[in-house]
Amino acid sequence: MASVADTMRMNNKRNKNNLSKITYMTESESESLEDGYKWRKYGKKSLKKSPFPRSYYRCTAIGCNAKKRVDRYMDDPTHVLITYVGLHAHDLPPILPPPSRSFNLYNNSTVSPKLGKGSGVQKPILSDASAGARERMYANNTITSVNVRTGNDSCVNDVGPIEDIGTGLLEDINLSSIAPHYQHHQPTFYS
DNA sequence: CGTATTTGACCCGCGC
DNA sequence: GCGCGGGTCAAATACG
Repeated sequence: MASVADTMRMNNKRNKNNLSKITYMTESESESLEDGYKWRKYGKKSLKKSPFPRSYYRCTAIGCNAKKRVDRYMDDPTHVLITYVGLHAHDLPPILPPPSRSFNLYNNSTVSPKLGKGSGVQKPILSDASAGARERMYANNTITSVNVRTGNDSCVNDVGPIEDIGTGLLEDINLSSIAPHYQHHQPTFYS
């Protein structure tokens, strides 16, 4: 016994250490679910810090251990926060993603995320060597606005302080792996 | 009938 | 060492 559970737990640990987490924000829940992959809900949990429950989704592709969590902003329930955990072990299905209109990327690998409303479109801050490549990917996609939270500024944006949303949520977001649909062009990227 | 979603319980890690 | 919070599983239920 415990083989499955064990694996899960190991994965969990790895999440903390190795697996990348990326957090996005979208304006609608449905948008968050239609990102090009097929997700299956496997859990729901109400958090202490938020009046809204958090939903847990897992990629339905066989052998793929990509997961994502969907939270709702307490300050702004019209916005949802999507946290991708892990990477897809397969290519992107035919449906295409464009996550969309308002879409924020938080990079909080070391500091608290701050909302950078920015003046328009900002490019994501990438902390790894492939940054350039990644930027290009963004450029090639349909993202119309990307707000990047870097930890240094005390920018505030329309939705309020992200830190409030939940601990751990934005803790170690490494852009070393980007949302799945952005990387499928460069599968070798994430080693 | 098959698949997806819901819900409660269990387990683990972290903080006090 | 204990308690709390978060994350996942598994069975039941709902829907297509």
